[in-house]
Amino acid sequence: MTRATIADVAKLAGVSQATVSRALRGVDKVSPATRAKVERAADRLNFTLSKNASSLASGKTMRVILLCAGKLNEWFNANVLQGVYEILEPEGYDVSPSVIVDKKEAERYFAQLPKNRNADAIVISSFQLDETARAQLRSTDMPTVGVNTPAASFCDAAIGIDNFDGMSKAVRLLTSLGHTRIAFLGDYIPDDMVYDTSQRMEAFLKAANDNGYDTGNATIISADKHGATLSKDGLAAQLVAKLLSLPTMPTAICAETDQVAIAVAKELRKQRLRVPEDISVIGFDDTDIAQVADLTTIRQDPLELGRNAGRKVLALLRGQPLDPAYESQEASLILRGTTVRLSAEGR
Amino acid sequence: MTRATIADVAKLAGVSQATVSRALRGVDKVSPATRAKVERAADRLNFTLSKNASSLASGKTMRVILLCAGKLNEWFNANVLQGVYEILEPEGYDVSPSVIVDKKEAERYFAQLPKNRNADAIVISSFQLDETARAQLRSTDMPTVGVNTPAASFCDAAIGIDNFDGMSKAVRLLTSLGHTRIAFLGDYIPDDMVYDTSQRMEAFLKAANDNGYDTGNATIISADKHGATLSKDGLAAQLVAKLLSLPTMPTAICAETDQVAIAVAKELRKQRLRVPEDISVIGFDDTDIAQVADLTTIRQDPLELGRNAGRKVLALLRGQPLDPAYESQEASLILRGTTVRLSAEGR
DNA sequence: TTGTATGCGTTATCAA
DNA sequence: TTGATAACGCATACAA
Repeated sequence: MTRATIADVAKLAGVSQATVSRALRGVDKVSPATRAKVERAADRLNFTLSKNASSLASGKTMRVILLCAGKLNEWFNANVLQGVYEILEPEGYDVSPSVIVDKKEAERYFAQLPKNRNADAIVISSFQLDETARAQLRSTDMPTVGVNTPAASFCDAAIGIDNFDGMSKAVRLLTSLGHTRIAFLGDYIPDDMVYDTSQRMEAFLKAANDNGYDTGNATIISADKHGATLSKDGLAAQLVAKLLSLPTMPTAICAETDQVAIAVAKELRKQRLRVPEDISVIGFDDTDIAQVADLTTIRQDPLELGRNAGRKVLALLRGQPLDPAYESQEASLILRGTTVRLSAEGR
Repeated sequence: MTRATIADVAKLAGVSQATVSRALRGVDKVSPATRAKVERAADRLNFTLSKNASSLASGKTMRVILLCAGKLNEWFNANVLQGVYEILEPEGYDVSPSVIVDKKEAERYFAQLPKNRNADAIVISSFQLDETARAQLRSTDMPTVGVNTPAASFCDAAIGIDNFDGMSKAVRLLTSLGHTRIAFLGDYIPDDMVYDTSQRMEAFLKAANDNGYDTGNATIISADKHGATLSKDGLAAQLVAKLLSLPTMPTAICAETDQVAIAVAKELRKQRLRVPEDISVIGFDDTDIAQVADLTTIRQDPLELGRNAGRKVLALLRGQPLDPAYESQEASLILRGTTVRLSAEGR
């Protein structure tokens, strides 16, 4: 049984192909009677419009690309994907994920992007793009929306988490709890990754500065390059070593991610430091593991980020005004068991 | 600058469209010289073949659908997706995820599936399909591969985790550790979900039976229906209540998922039972949280499941023999801190 | 409101 | 090895 085409439906319904097309898409002026007739015919023939043929004829692909910096099984990406999907799927769009992990892949991808007109829009998640890539992206006529894309001015719209707000809340919490010596522990990201990795550190620095800390009592600790192949445990060991060899130990730390925070807390306890009595720890993200580890953390909501991106894509595609083209999601502090008021002895 | 078409390339290269098509796809007989010429022209015009037009003309969509029972941000689905993507993307296929959460959605989806010929193959993840859906699926000419699909005979190929093997290992571990009274704690899945939820329980029962347990010392505990709206914590409280009100308390439990295991362990500790000294706990899945919670668990590897599904799709699409059409992934036991040898006092 | 005719950018068949 | 040319299945001016 070969697939029915629009011509078969037209014949069966006794109308023209054009009318079938109009009726089935629910657009244009079609009388209710003929529409019903057409629908019945289509139903009997088990017919739906071919997306490919429609695309070719109309120029609309009904497909949007989600370009992720990193794999689809990572917490952030999976959530953004689900969010984008939730909004776009009901409107008839396919979302087609693409992953790019290192710079070579990115280069190849963007080099051939302008040629490809196989999607109506593209959302870019967590990418750091160089000038070349931006130009190539712009040379495409595709609407572009960025998710957690620093310096997102090359996008038609963008939405991200407010790292500055988040870090600011974390630092103020620690200050309120009486801490006066704090540190930031950075994650290790290999050089050829396409992530942007610097913003949370900068945000910490700014927040510390805004709250009266200086370089003497607000320290940045990051992993060495040769930590590249390290597991998170190895990374944590390295970070804790640096922490413990500081002239004066901080009484509280902010980690770049929950993963780092948890690994560090584990290592600290291994070194017989009590968390949070001896040292408070704050994570970032609020992934599943943060709850299990009872980790105080800063929440970002990538699912909602994705939904918002989806809405912006839709608005762009329809020429509707986008409320704000650029917006950032407020971070919220989730208080759990790894932070505590500085005890008298700790000062 | 409007997009270049194959005709432009042909003109620039001084050959026919047909030759351009052949040259660019790397098929058929094309002399190296003309191929080079064509490629240069395509490059200069920034041209790539339109996927849509190719699809329409060739009948191949170069697209495969991944149908998930549940959202894309769930651990299992996100990993399967990544796995499928890893295999299919390098071969030029798009993978287009679809999520179906409840039975109504499933019904709608499968009802219109036969009409749609918008993908070359479909992989079905964690679905339980009724006869109608199976028939509709079969009436499509699309190759179908199942992932964790019980009774997968309606698929052309299938790959899943071996729940029986996993539960068997768990039960034997507990037996080796001296436990003689064990229980299985079921997760709560609403009725209208499309998951299959019974297999792990059955697997536990069979494993218990195989190892000499009977209904007196191997107990099944599952949540009541009105637990539907419960959080995992609420579910755990309910399960633990049932556990503690048993005539004789088991000294070890297997949970259907890590999530349940962790919530239950937490509730048990809240009730001042020591885990594992008073009661051993084993999870299932080995997700991130299992490691953080130091949970002994049975690992399944959905990423590898996805890759394998991708390979089977490829084989099916190419008419190659599939090693085994149906296979199941061995489960492995991950020993962590929630299981321990039964102490003398515990017996 | 409906029908006719043309084009969308390829692939594939058949000749040359 | 290459070139005409007819599909592929639909959308959309334009006409009726």
